[in-house]
Amino acid sequence: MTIYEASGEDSERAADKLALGVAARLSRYLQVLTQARKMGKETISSQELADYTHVNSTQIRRDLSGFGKFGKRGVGYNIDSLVAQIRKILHTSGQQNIALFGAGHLGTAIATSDIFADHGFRVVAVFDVDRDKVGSRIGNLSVRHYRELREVIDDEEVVVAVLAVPASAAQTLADDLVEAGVKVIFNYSEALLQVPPEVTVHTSSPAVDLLYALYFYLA
Amino acid sequence: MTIYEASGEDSERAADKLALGVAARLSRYLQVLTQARKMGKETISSQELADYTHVNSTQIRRDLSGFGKFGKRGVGYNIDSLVAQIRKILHTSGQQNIALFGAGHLGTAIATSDIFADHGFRVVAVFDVDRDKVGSRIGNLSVRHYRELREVIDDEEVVVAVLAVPASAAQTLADDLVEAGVKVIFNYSEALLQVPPEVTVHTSSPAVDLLYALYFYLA
DNA sequence: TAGATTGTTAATCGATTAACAATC
DNA sequence: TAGATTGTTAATCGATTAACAATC
Repeated sequence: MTIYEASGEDSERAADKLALGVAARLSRYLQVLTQARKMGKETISSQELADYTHVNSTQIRRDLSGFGKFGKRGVGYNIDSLVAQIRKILHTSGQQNIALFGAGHLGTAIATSDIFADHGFRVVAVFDVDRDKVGSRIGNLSVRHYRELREVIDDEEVVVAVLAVPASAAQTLADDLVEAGVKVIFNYSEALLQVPPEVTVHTSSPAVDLLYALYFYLA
Repeated sequence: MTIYEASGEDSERAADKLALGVAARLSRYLQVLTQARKMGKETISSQELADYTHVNSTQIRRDLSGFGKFGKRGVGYNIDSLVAQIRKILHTSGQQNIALFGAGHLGTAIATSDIFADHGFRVVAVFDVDRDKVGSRIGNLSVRHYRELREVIDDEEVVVAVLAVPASAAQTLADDLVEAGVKVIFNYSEALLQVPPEVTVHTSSPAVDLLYALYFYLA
C-alpha cells in the first residue's frame, strides 16, 4: 500500500497515519461533497469531483479505493455515504470546539459564517481585549474578555484556536494558548508564530494562493 | 532539469511553465520572506524558511538553486534580493489590480488588511448590491454599485476578482465576471462555481485546512 | 581559522497518468 | 443490452531526503 508512511521528522508518532498528500486531498473532497450535498446532489462521479478540486479523477478513485469500495460502477459515489466514510478516515466524525480570538470584521465574518460549522467545528467562544466589544453579541455568542481564556479552554475542551487578531498581538496570544493546552492554532494574522513542536500552526495566506493562481495566468 | 513540465491538461499552453509544486512553494516562501522583512530580518537560512513553511530545507535550496545561486554559504539568503528574484520567477513583480465583491464583514476585513497589498495586489474597487452600503467608505475606497462592474473592470484592467458574497449570489456574479473578462476568481463563498476552462477559480476553504491540520493531531 | 550554510548528487518513495477490464 | 463509471494495473515523473563537498 502506498497510503501509509513513517515520514522523517514525525516518525516518533504512530505509523498509523495517512501520507500528507492523501490527508490533504481527502479534506478537499470533503469540502466539495459537503457543498454538493447542500445543492441537493445525491451522487457524484470522480470526474465531477476532479473538476471542482483540480485533482485528477484517477487519483481520486485511487485515494478512495485504498479504504474500501465506496463507489458504484456506472453511477458514481453516494455523497452522504462518502462524506461519512472520509470523516471516519480523517477521525473527524465528532464535533470539535473552536475558540475564536478577535471580534473585528474578520472575527465576526468567521463567527457568523457556517464555513466551519458545516464540517463539525463549533465556535464556542469569541474573545477580544477591547472593552467596547466585550459583552456585545456576535451571532448567538457573547464576546468575552481575554482574561477568561484559560477557563473556557479547560471547560470546553478547546483544542483549536482561530486567531483573527492584529499581527502585533499574535505571538503573545499564541504563547498563552500553548500554555493553556491548545494543540492547533489557525493563524489569520500575518505574524510568523513560534510554537513548540507538539503544536501545529497553520497560517492562512490568501495572497499566497492568489500569487499561485495568478502565475498560471501570467505564465 | 526537473523544473519545467508540459503537464497533461494544460499542454496547450507554452511549455515555459513551472511545475505546479514549485510555483506553490515559491509563493509560500514569498509570504514568509515578506513577513520576515517586516519584522526587520535581513537574511534568512533555508532552515528558518523550512521551520515556517513546513517544507524541507533541502527542497527549498533545490527549488531556488534551479534559478540561480541566490544564497551565501555560511550566511543564508538576503531577504530583499530573494523576494525580488522569486517575484521575477513568478512574473509577479508588477502590480495587479483586484476588484472586491461584497462589502460585508469579510469584504471589509479584506479591503482594510494589507495581506494583499504586501504582495503587489491593489484593491481598486469594492462592489455591493445593498443600497445602504453603496456610497459608504471602506478604507480609502467608496463602495460602488454592482452595475458599474463592467466599466471598472475595463478601465482598471482588473484580472482578479475576489468574491466575499453569499453563496446564493456567487454563480451569477461569476458569470458576469467571466463575461467582463476577469481571468482569476478568488472565491470566499462556499458555492461551487462553474466557469469556462480559461478562467481559474480558487475557492478558499479554511475548514479544509483545519480538517487537515487537525488530522495530524487526532491520528 | 572554525563554524555555518549553501549548492548538488544520488537514491528512494509517492504522485500522476493512461488504459482497460469489471460491473452497475 | 448499451453506456457510464469504478477499481486497479503498470509505467513514468516529480518530490523528498540524507549526505557532503564547496565556500562564505
